[in-house]
Amino acid sequence: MPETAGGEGLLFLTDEQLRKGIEAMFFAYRGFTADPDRILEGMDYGRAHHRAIHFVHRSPGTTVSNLLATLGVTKQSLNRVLRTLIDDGLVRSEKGRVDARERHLFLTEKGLILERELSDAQRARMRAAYRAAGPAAVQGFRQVLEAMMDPEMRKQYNRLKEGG
Amino acid sequence: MPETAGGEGLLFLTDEQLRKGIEAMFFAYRGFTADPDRILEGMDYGRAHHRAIHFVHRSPGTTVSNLLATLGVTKQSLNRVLRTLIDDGLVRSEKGRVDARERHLFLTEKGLILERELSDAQRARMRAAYRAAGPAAVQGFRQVLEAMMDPEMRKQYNRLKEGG
DNA sequence: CTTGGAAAGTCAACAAGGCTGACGTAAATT
DNA sequence: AATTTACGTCAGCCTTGTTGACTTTCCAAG
Repeated sequence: MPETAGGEGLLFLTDEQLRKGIEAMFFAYRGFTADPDRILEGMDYGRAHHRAIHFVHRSPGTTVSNLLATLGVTKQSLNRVLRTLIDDGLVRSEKGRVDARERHLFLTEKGLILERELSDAQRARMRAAYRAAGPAAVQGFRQVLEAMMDPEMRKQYNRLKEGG
Repeated sequence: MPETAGGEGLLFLTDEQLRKGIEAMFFAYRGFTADPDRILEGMDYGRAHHRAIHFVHRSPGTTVSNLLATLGVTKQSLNRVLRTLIDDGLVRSEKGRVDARERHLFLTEKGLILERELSDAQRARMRAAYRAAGPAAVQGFRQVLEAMMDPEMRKQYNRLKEGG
């Protein structure tokens, strides 16, 4: 019974099983980013712009600091991306009213349109995968991914998960 | 019953559920690559070297063409990485005996040592995640990832999955 | 009110790792 | 003999990450 996942045998923890999981992550992540990448190519934007747009949409009014923590890049790196999005009128940056040092970020109408296009594409693939695998598999999928995150990232993730 | 995954309701296919899955992929992939990245930094190598090493180890004697297809990059990009690995004595390139145009790739002793270090780190995280989530979750995890791949990548994945 | 520190923005320089295009060589195939 | 395939390489470009240094703005504590 080589594939009977588990029980006392813990067969799902063999190096071979782990290797399969590693390779699955590698190949799946390619699929995960493929559709947005395709849409973005040709525009002046890339994956980094997609991520910024996603999380600004996800948490409208978030600050640069928050976004920095979520994305895990340097402010110089984020700024370059944010700069073009603001200049192109996809993101609006608003000086904070309670703390004027902070900038609160929002998607403009134009930004919302691109966000929708990108996330429609990405969700379509997720939806197909979820549907093919079924609800029980989806639950397992999310459990394993969550366990795989660094604690800091898990906090970010859970904050987003509840917050919205 | 908002979280009762499935049945006729297909609640697991709501945009909200899909968004959670998307963000889980994003944050989990960071964890997935974090440990090898940490090991590699300081050496002259990066994530691209890790991938090359992984798949050469996985399919000893594979050709450059095969590796190209698996990794999905251009030969110029792969060559830069492979060049340094060969020069540094981590990878051995052997002219094909049946078709002398092909180069067959192998890890050297030195290459195997680094591979082991990298994959130990990555497997440790996977193992912890698998253990935390349990065998049923792991099965679902793999099902969803597999469904998320492009068909071409799924072929690559399955070839590797069986082959070894 | 002054001062220290936080939030943000910016300039400059650099590196990794993708990409295209062009070209060369050896070997297999037709 | 001609063509195609597999590989290697040169040159140049782009995105997206990094450090380091510096400025402006502003809140809050002394």
